Amino acid sequence: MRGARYSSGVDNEVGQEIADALGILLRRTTRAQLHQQLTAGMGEGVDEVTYPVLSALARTGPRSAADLAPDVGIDRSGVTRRATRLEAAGLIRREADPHDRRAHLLVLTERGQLAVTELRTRLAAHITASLSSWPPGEAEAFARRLRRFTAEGPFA
Amino acid sequence: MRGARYSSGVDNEVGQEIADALGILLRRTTRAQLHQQLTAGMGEGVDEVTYPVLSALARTGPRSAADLAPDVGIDRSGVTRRATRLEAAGLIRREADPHDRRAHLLVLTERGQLAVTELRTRLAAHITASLSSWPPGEAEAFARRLRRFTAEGPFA
DNA sequence: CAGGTAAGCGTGCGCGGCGCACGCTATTCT
DNA sequence: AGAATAGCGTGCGCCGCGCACGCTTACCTG
Repeated sequence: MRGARYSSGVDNEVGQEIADALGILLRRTTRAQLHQQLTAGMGEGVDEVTYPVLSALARTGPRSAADLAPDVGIDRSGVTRRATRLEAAGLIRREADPHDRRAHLLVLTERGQLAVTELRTRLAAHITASLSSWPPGEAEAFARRLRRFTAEGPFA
Repeated sequence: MRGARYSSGVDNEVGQEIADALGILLRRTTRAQLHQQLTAGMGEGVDEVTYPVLSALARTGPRSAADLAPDVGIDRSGVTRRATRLEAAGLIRREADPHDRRAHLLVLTERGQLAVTELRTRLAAHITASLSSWPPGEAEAFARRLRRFTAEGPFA
């Protein structure tokens, strides 16, 4: 199980350390207080519940609710309900699929696009600010490792 | 706000990259499927809902439910209910505080201690395994950065 | 070309977790 | 000693979720 390609392998203590850190991070980032703080001032539609739908939509382009569901990680019906709220808030709109008249494509409105970019910017600024005290190049290296970790790591 | 100590500062694009990666990681690690897979075979008491209480208890030692609540991130009553389930499963027990006869201290039983170490080991092994293909030293460096990120990062 | 099957969507329903507030017991303060 | 406070468990209402159903539209086969 260890050292598949490199003779030195990876000490299991490292995995333990990463696991603990991820656990802490998971708890911290799910604090409702943080979410409310980050979404403060935006329209009433964007929410810690509805945002994942908005974000996934911004990432992958217009898609149906059923297609979006596995990416968000909840049931198809849940995506539909969140989409209904986002639509009421004017952040997305339902568009008829030209190729299939049953399908309703979810597409971001201009306000929706604005909201997601705004929130992404806020979060990035929040992170960048607290990384300003890191030695030069450290943050960039960390970002690269983190990207690789998410791409081909244990949670791929 | 940027470059407080180092003249080069940190490009905001780095923050953006980290933010996106964390978002993905957050979604992946909250998949119920993953939790069930990791807790498979253990007693019926350990659960993705009850585990944070168990874990916090293992980290900080015997504490009251009210003290535990802010660390878990939910209301005091929620901790009480989860503790009740864990007690029924024989993973923790309520002990009378010798100094205050109102207080019920939550303390891990032997089986509880065993369960949390087992789960920690499983998760660490899962992570270590998928890091075996990384170049030597990379995983260790990533673990160090991640630890620092959680300790003094934007979510401290 | 027609009828049956399947896909896609929204919604009703039951379940479960959460936060708030209340009651009860033990403690502390005046 | 009596009042005020802290600590705990629980009832209650709310909300999100997954499942299953009905309805519309597309596909497929004879």
